[in-house]
Amino acid sequence: MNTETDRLDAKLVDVAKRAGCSPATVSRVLNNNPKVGLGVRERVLKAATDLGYVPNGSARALRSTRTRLVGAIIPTLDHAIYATMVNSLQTRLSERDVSIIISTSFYDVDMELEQARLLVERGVEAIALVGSTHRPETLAMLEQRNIPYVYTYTSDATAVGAAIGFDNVKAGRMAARYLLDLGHKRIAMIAGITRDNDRAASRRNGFLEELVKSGLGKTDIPVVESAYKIEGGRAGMQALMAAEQPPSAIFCGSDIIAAGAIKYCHDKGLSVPRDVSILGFDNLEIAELTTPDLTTVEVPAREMGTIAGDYLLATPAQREHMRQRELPLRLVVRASTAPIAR
Amino acid sequence: MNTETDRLDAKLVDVAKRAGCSPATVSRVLNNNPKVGLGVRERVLKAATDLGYVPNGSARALRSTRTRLVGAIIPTLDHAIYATMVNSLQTRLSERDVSIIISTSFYDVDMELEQARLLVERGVEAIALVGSTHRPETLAMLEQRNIPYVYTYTSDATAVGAAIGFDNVKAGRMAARYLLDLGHKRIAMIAGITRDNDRAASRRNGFLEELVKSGLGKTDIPVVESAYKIEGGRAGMQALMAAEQPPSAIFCGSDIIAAGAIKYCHDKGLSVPRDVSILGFDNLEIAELTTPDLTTVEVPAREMGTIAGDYLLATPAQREHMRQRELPLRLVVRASTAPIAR
DNA sequence: AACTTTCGTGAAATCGATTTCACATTTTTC
DNA sequence: GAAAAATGTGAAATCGATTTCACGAAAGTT
Repeated sequence: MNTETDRLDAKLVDVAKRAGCSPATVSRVLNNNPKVGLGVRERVLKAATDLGYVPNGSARALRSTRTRLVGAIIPTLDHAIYATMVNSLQTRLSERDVSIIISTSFYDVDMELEQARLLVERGVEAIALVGSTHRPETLAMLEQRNIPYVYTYTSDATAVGAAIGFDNVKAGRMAARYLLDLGHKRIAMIAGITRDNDRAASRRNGFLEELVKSGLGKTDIPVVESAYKIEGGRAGMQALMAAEQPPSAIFCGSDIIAAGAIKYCHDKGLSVPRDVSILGFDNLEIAELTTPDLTTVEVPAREMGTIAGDYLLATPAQREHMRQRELPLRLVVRASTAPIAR
Repeated sequence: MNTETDRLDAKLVDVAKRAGCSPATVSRVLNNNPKVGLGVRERVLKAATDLGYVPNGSARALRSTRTRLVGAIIPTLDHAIYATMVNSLQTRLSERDVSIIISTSFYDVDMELEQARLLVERGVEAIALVGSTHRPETLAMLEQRNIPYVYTYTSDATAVGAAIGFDNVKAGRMAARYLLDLGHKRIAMIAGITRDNDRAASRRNGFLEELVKSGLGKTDIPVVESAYKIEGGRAGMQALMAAEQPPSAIFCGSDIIAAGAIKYCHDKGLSVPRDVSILGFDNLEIAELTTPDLTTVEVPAREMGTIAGDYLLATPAQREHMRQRELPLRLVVRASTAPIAR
């Protein structure tokens, strides 16, 4: 009757019939089970392509409990630092025919929990998360179901989870150290929004810690927060420079923010780095687009994605050796920072 | 025996037992089937949360033939123009509890076909593609299985597919028109790599077409191609400016390329736009980071993602009215272009 | 008060694969 | 050349939900 929707989908039994064998054998061929006769194997393969057979992943997953699906929950794809990581993560996974479901939480741990639930329902075999701040329920759910997960952009692993990233406190300290070594005394920071964002918070904490250790009064260090947008950086800069004694060096929680800060300087006729040094974070491609080029701390986003992919693909036994990985951070000195002018 | 891996996963029958009803009823409750008594409904819900029950998506999908999964195949996530679109697409889909599997083809139609096959196997209910150049096998596979698909970044729909995007030829013409109107006569282009990329090719074609129509000799219009990287733009620019009579205006196939071109000018002491006008394409966030700010053609990436999401979520009947959508392009004039110096 | 409808529920079939187990054959071993 | 082991294949059970169908009870109709 339905001539249009004819031969819509051949199933495994149809392949079996056409090849003149049992479904079991077809299944074996499809799964590269070695103990199938050569002749049969070829007949099956031919029958399958003839029919344009595509296995039903749901059925397969149901019976075999292997979905070949992993999940990733990131704050947003609209920020290169995450998009780049996900890109290399996906690339690595696809080499092994594993697909990735991506969802975005917009830096909200409650939303993350919801997304995680959905991913579990979809049967993902492993999950990549960003940072180390999560709802206990989220982790409990994954642990109860034995779904391995990995934190990224941080090196703080939990008891059962893994972390592939870097030490954000150290990163903050590194930034502080560098500006101090340039002789700066009035140092400020435009951090990212620290609510629900342990990485932004840790960077700020490490930064402050190092400054305080060097004798600066904690209350003398202006810190403002800004969204990861150029406009946010500009606004943050404006707030900082409105002070009576404006800072001579500023650490920005991201290159995007730094770019906004530099833009503010242009507008106000401030010279970077003569009047004020600007230090970024991430080393995105845009760090070479500001004028002057941005000095920044490089985050190994690409590498992180690849290594996280390896972790997710690994067997439980292999994972044991991969539970924590601290990648090195590198300070990329360009032209937006300079020793303090006397 | 296994005390650790205890109570790993409650199934629907377990919920039924605990709630003292049949599996069928539990299923009904879970699917918001209205004809379930209030008392039972509550008991079921309670039993489900007590047990930490999470439905098995594979089983559900197998029986109901609804996976609530869609796929997207894009060239790369490592380019903001795609990441932004995917971000808004994902956001839209997640509002309806639909998950997205993302795969990247690196501008390669063969790889795309492979990825599409995998997506079909996973049971995606719809697919978003980029551009209108695809293997016939890819489309045939989707059509045979009645999987709706939508092209993005183009407005050329096929007979059965849909397209949500813009007219790339028109975009090229628009760019040409603008530079011509500024009085430029020696005009060049740094296009993206046009192999397997209909959008890059169409933009170039429209651009050339308009210039030729205005009397320029086609062979007098230098066109080079470059990857979507700053470095590529810089190299392309170098090639163009090495000519005896270097161009006075250059249309770049992307803001990234344009940024590289401007960088080259800085290095060589060329003034933009006095010595040479640079016109970009995309209007990424970086267009405001170049010095001078970049004049560019705005691509509505965010909107495209949202509308594509609507299309993928729509019912077959609704889709009929959404099969083609040409979004307007807008020229954003900033400071990198100027009338030709006499 | 008898007769339909509607409503809420459960039993059993089903979706499309994989996997276990059993059973011929064939090959190896002594 | 008989016994033991390996090999290739199929029948049937199974994964965990949804869906169809049937059925008793409650409500509505005349």
